[in-house]
Amino acid sequence: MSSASKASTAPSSQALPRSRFEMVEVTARLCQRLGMPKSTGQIYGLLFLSVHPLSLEEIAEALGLSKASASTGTRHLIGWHAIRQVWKPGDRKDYYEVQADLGDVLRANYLGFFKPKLDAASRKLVVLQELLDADLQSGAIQNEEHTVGRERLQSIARMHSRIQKVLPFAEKLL
Amino acid sequence: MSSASKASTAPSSQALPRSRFEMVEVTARLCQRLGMPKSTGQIYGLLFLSVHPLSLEEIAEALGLSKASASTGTRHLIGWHAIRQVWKPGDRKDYYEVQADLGDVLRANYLGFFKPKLDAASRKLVVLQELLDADLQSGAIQNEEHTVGRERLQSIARMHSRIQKVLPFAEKLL
DNA sequence: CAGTTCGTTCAATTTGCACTGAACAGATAG
DNA sequence: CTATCTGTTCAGTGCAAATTGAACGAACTG
Repeated sequence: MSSASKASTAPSSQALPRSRFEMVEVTARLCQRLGMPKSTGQIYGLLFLSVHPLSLEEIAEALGLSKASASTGTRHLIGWHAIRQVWKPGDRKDYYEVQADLGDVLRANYLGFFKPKLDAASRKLVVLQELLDADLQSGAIQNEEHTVGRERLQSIARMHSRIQKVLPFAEKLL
Repeated sequence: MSSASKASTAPSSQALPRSRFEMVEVTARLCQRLGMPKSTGQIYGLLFLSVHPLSLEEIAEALGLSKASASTGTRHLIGWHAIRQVWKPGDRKDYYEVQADLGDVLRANYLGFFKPKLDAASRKLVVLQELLDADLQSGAIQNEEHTVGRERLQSIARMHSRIQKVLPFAEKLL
């Protein structure tokens, strides 16, 4: 336990330096814009400018979050390979620090998240083509609708394959 | 008014073909994952497999939405250059159709949305560096924190410039 | 000039999701 | 074994964003 213990819901008992505070805000907004919880972004920003790994409770207190939020947030970030857990010998707490190499983060997310989505999209595209054919067979759509639909789905497919051609390049360069 | 008029909140008085219905679901989920309103995605999916441009009311009725939602949704999509308005001579209604070339859509959004964000991020990075220096001056942070912070911010800057090098390439290829 | 037919805007409601406090489970120490 | 310290899970709460109905304004029509 620390000596000072007055703040309850306040951001922290000891305010963050402005650079740290601003960083937390930036990453929070970024996360929010990406459709992710704001608190998760705050955690990343806090850890990003932290010299030492921080424990769950330190994170929660510094940001004025509950332990629960800190726990879910850190696990999200770990899932995206943005931070990682570290342990100190003789200490049962979990500590967290940012993954230093941003290139690794992007690569890992490409391989573990984006790439699978692309493949799934590819399969879905095939399914849609089949549904379109089936609708033609059953008379649910006319010939013209079938033709136009097929054409548009193929334009997605072309774009899709072009993206798959480009991404591995980008992956290497980052 | 059409002849049949039983459905009130039902998706539509006449069910969509399966291919169309599935397409609407796919784009709806995609939009939602990107943090955009689901209804906007539905509209895009509907228009994507539509042979003719559709009016606001047709969209609203086919998807079981209010005219209000259809109106805001279409204007969002227009803002992203995903669809466009067309008019039929002697008809006061607005009609909407998908922008055929997906490459154009991506390029337009890169130039009008993503690129400016990247530039803003670049400026923000400079501000953060300055704040970090100021915190060192004022004694808010130690020398070590300043060094580590500077290093990490620079790693973002490097990644940032690499991305800016790669993106124009990708832009051409799509 | 009324009377329609459009699209948009706005207040009010609903929906969905982040966040929380409390209960829980696992591990360690005494 | 009991007691304590850790992180996680879960039902409940609150808030922000989406959606809607109704009012509005603009553009035609007769």
